[in-house]
Amino acid sequence: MTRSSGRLANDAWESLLVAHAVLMKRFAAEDIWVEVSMREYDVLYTLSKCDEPTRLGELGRNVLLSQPALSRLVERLVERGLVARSADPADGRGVLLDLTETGRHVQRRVGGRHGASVARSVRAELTEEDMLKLEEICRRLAGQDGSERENEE
Amino acid sequence: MTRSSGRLANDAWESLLVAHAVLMKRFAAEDIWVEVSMREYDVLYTLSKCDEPTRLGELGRNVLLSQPALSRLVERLVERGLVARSADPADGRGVLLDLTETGRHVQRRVGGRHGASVARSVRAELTEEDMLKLEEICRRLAGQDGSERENEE
DNA sequence: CAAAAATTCATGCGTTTGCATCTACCTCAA
DNA sequence: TTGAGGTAGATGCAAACGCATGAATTTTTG
Repeated sequence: MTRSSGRLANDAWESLLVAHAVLMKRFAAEDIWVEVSMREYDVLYTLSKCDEPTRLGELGRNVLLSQPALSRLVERLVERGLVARSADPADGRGVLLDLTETGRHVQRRVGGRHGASVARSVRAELTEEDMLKLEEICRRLAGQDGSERENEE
Repeated sequence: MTRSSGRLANDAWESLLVAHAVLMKRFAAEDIWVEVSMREYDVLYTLSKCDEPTRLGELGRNVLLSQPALSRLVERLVERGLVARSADPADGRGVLLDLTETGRHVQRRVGGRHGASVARSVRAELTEEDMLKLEEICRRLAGQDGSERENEE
């Protein structure tokens, strides 16, 4: 029997949700979120991927949090000396964020352990071919493959 | 060039996280979460898939929430008449949950709109073959087929 | 060029979450 | 049977969240 295209799409999305939930729970249960919580790590990791200081709003596009929640999460990270906040010279409303040295160290330390854990879980179930395929499909699903109209200058 | 297996695994996981975040944001922005929030819907949906009354703990395994948070979320749904809570005759500690008629109606109404939205987003980017492949890989990633496995150091 | 509209981030406030802990019940061994 | 140990769910409480809104700045428009 053949599932309809809509049904296929919903089943695929649900399987992604389940995989996300299962692995997130497993990762959350690990004993490595002492220095920073998982969400805080998410922000540190995102910042670590940007060489230049990043706008708060830009950060918000990559993090699953409301704008006020992100604003205050960043504020806490600044208070703890993990993130540096500065005014954007090009836009008086904007705020530029960057990792401090401490923040970078914490990100690397936690990231190392977390990354090992991720690799363990993923490799336990998927072949390398699967991983490549999953990455390709997810990138496309997120609209992040080459064919995206981006404001380049 | 060849990425290491650990690198492949982390890249795959990150792409899944990004896809999850991007689509979740899109879905959250839709105007259909008036009757129930997205998390509440998640619970209603999970219950709708179980024909028999379901234990709270069982529900918790499928929902990305702490046990107390889920306990109270369910409590609110009970108060609003969407979920029925009863003692488990087989285990005095347990709590059995089930959708009420109202709850079932709400789940179907919201689910219809949400499902259409999901289908729209997924179909816009993926072929049916992709959807099947994604589902298969995610099921495996979640350890939801055949071989169950325990993880330790 | 001034006023209106839009944008960026912060803040007030009520709600929800997670952690630690508690209670009630089940299981099992002696 | 009984008491130790384990499990299911509820509750107190501080932290964190989302919504609505505010303040400051930029952009647009007439």
